[in-house]
Amino acid sequence: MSETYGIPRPSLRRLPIYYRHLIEMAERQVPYVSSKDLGQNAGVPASQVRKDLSYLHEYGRPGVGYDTKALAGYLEEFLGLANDKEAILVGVGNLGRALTLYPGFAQYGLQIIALFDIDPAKIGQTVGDREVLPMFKLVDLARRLKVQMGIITVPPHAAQEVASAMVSGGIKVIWNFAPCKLTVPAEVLVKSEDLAAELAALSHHIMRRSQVLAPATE
Amino acid sequence: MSETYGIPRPSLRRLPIYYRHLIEMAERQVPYVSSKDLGQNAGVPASQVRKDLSYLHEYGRPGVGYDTKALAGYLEEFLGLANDKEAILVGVGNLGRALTLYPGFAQYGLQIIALFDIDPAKIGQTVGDREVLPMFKLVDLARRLKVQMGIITVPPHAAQEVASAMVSGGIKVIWNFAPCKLTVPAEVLVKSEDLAAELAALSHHIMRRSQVLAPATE
DNA sequence: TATACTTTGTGACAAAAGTAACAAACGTTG
DNA sequence: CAACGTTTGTTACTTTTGTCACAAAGTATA
Repeated sequence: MSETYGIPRPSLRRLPIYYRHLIEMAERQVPYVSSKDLGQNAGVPASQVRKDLSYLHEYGRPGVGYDTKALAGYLEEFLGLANDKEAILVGVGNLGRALTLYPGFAQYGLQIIALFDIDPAKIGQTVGDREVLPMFKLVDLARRLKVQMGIITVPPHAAQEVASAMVSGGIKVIWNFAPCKLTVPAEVLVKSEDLAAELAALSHHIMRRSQVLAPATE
Repeated sequence: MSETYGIPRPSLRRLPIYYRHLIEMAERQVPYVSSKDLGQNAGVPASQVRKDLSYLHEYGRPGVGYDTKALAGYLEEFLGLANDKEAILVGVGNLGRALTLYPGFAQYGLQIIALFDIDPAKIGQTVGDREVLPMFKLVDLARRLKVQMGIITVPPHAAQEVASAMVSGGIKVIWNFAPCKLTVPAEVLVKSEDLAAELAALSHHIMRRSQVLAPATE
């Protein structure tokens, strides 16, 4: 049941990687790209690439490969990268500012149209042309503008409250950078980016690595 | 082969979530925590929690649960959170600055001890007490201080070069925030945080959602 | 056209991850 | 201390994901 409208989640998450390589090859005027090529760039076997693409029912040509532009275009459409997607961001700290100004998002159609913070000192400041608004304006603004995504970059203790406000505002997709669990209605999708947890997992690797490299004690 | 020294990767990545909840419960003086409790907080079934913990050979008490402090302490040790881990960060843009100042990292033992950038205008600036150094000092500094981790927050076209320099400096774990693939020797671990790709996958959900919500056309 | 290469799409298989179920262990209560 | 409810550790099972292998389809070359 982890399928996402017909395509397995891990496959879906590899598609943007393929897409990126296709764009690069298109810029270099390479007319066809093979699954082997795509796989090497993405760090997966060629068979994985072919299987992933087979879910899309976009076919390549045996002996040749996939039409670079056609496949890039199809992936762009499938992922909805060309469509404009509007988001609001709550929590104008360092991370919030960084995401607001991150150039990669605009390339994929994401427009962060409003910023919010609870800190009165930050309200009225501007970050890349956008003014920081007070929290009480969030629900109404999200409703009026039919905002599609909410980005949370507040400390964990405030995240649930922010998420609930977003839900009240009709937001259906939340991208959460606070290291905590959010409780939302089932129709709302939450994707959490837990950097502290990722670090903790990496930390384990670092520990094990140094243990392995150190002389054995037994 | 996706095992990481005996524990499956997905399990390893859930451990920090459990750890966080245990710390919270320990602060509230709760002596025991059940797998059900941990599972609800982490968004996984209780049986999953028990299976994850069973890999660690740390046992709970039937009818009671897991000793909060003991398990938190064990996870802390297993994940190596108490040990100091030193990192250097390359790319003092908005994201680099945000990560440098991110309070969650210090809590998990990560010290970003040096910053690097290629931009002469940034060299000499300070970010949270740390001065930005020129790139040519990277390899030597990493070697001398036996730096364990490298964090890459440069644009994708510069990332491979940075990664290679880190490898030359003896760094064995790279945390890559640039949206591109890095080629490194097999003994070096690369963990990529590809925000643009995550966004693209989310984008697909947003598209599908609005399609589903819209009135059917056929 | 025949032959030798490439590369695809897919079906069979293997591995990994997640779920469910249950006996055994423990505490509590009357 | 017996009966009951709770919670664990583990086994068996299901689902998901990834890999392999190969026929079929295409290209290139002589």
